[in-house]
Amino acid sequence: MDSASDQAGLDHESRLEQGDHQAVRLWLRLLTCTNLVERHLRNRLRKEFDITLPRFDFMAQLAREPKGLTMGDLSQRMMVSGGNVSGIAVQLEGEGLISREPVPGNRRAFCVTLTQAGQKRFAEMAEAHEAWVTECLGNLSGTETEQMMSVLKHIKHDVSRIEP
Amino acid sequence: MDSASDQAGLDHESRLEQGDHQAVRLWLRLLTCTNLVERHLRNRLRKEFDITLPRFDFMAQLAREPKGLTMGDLSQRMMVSGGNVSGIAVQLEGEGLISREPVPGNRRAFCVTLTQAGQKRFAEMAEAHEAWVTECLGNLSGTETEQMMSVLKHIKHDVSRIEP
DNA sequence: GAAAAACATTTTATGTTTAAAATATTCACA
DNA sequence: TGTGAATATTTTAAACATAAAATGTTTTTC
Repeated sequence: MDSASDQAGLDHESRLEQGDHQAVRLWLRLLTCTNLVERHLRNRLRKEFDITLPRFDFMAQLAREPKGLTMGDLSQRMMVSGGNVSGIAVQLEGEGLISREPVPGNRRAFCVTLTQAGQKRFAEMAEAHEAWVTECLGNLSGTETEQMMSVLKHIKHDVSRIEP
Repeated sequence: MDSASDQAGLDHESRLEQGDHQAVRLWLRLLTCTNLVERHLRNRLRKEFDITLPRFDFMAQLAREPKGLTMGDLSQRMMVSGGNVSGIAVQLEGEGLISREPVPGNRRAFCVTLTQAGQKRFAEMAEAHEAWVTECLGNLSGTETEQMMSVLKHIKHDVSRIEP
């Protein structure tokens, strides 16, 4: 390799690529950071409650919507495929944590809700989960939190505009 | 407990909970946003180059380290399990994009490098990938980018301190 | 009112991911 | 040395993920 021509090449394009590289650097850091937190939460959920993150998410969606959600709603909110929530629902139903009941005017859909046992179990987990998240993200200053919220909103908006 | 200290207790907790909820809200937004970008990149890589994100990452790590990496290095840098990189390596080796050669002084480890074909293929993909990332994150102002970088660094530091 | 389109969900096939166990190699050290 | 701890990797089993096909239900349309 010729290090002199490498150097020249870099100098030539560096200004144009600066912005691009900046974006890639930001993306890698964003991904690393999110994975770090996600892994931490996943491990603790497994260790303390013997539950996976997807199943926790499933229950969290239901906890927010006491009137219940359809499978399609859950799929959309969890941003995963329908077949996916279907499998998780079978498991959670088997454990008595959720119930699926027919919707009066629509025999295609199910209304999924937390059972009483599910509510109790989720409440315990949610409290711990919130504490763990706070451990990870709670040391930021008010300004930092606001900045993050704002920039993330901006990114979300930009990405939504792209998607084909 | 008398009612005065109850009141004090509640006030104290409500402040705490405010921060907690704030942290959870930030976490959910961070997760959603990262998933959104990740899904976008994953889809485009599959559509344009018929490759998965983990395989792209695998090659990206090698591209950065022309002298090669061991399986363990790759596992660590990609932040995935060893079994995972093992499976990917078998596939990429089968396609002639990487090569695994024994390390002279250590018969346990492999030295994994991109083949010439792998380098060529990766260069094409990396250019497109950088453009896609820039589509997603390149519209931020300089200030926004710096803020994100700074806060993410802070988060990473906090989380690293927790991990058991 | 019947055919066609759209909808809600499940099933199927395939692949990814992880943790943990298994295998093999090297190092530390008494 | 030789035994045990540490290292590097692969294999295995279970959970998760997706796309696409299949099933059954509702709505549209002519």
